[in-house]
Amino acid sequence: MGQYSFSRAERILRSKDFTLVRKEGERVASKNLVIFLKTNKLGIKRFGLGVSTKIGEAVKRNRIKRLLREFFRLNKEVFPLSTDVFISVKQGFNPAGYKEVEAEIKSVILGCNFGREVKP
RNA sequence: GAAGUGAGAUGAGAUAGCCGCUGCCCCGAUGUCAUGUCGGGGUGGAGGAAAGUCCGGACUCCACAGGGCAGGGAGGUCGCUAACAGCGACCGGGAGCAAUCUCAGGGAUAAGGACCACAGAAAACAAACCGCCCCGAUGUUACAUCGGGGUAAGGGUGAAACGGCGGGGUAAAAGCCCACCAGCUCCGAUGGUGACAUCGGAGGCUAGGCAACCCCCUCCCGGAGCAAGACCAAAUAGGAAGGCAUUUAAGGAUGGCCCGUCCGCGCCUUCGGGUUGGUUGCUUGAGGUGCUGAGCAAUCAGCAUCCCAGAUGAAUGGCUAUCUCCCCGGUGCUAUAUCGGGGGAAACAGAAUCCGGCUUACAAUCUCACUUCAGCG
RNA sequence: GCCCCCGUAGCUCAGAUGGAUAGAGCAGCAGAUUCCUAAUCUGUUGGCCGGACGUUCGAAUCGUCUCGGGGGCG
Repeated sequence: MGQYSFSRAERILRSKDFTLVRKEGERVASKNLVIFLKTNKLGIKRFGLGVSTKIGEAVKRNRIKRLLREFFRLNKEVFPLSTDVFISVKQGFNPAGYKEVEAEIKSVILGCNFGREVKP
């Protein structure tokens, strides 16, 4: 498994897992995004997305999802080990490019201290 | 050359590099009863509208898709098609100088009902308000008033007032009569598959609009939808099938109702659901491309050749560079050009069972055909 | 995939059996009242009825096509 890959095992696929992360996970919000974090027992970082139809048409939603996935793929070291990550997009999000997405998520994630007090 | 009409085509702007996702094939490693997992390589990977879901089919299940009512749909003709509310050609009405565009284009005389506000005398088996005319009575000179009658030519109202115009006719009038015109109905001839067109004859003079109100006529439509449906695994008890006996009946089996068909309460035997997850359905098809032939065309036939997305918390992407395009500024200028800088997910938009249409959205560029006007030869 | 509802004044709604000036409440504006404000009372402004085309003498109303918004089922 390469460092920058994004295989099926690294995705949240079950409906149960999604509801668990949303209900029980730690919640961090930025202007346009809400990020849920929850420790799992798999030893893998997993990623999931929530983009509703209120965000826009299919083309716009697809682009947002691709940009968010790209961020997770390239910046896995930002997230703690063995964690489920779920990102929900708020209404009105309209990123111009990848760099805008990267800056927004990093500013939120590096500011929160989820999982860091657990690590030695 | 200008103006216009119609029909199309292309359309993540292009190339390269790096990092990813996904279907199929091959190789290697590893593991299993088996499907797998990981790594590497090869090869495919959004659209003309994939959209809206407005129609029509294929396919699947419900009974093999049955009968009647209700309900819905299509309305010029002929053709094309798997089918259609689509397409083609033609006919008829309307618009335009023309190319061409446009029409829900059956029936109001095959039957019937409803409605037609306001205005107006009257709005639908017609009708007398004003006016015109005749007769009678009274005042009594013409004339006026009252009563009885005739009259749809004139006035005014209205979207619409029961043919037009001229002549005859009359007390005044009127298709009351006549000629011409328009329209209607019927008959015949010719041409056309037909809608219909042209011509001839006869009739009776007139028959308002509205069917995108009900209705009538002709034709068509059973219902649901790939989350259809089939299979496997796990976990769990309110099920299913067959046989026997009983019974005619609430209810169920997917259409709104009725009929019809099947099931039905109990006992015995056998098999195993809802739900969740996975596999399948799933992409080779009314398929694409090319050529030839038939047809005015839509389209069809034959031959050759190609395989061209199959995701499923849902792939088809991100970044960088260069070029192109667009914007701004300088030089220069009718302009082209050249130099520098900056910006752009550069239009509309993302497959979800698959096809045929329709409709809507759309940056930029290109092609073809035709019409009118102008100029030159 | 299938289905339904709603667009009328700045806002919330009537009007929907076609008939001519499209109403009501709140808000706005002006005036009265008050020392001033609120409340109250009186008057008044504001609409091509989401858009286009059609049927009709006449359309917010009927028909078709569209655009936008909202919701439901599996």
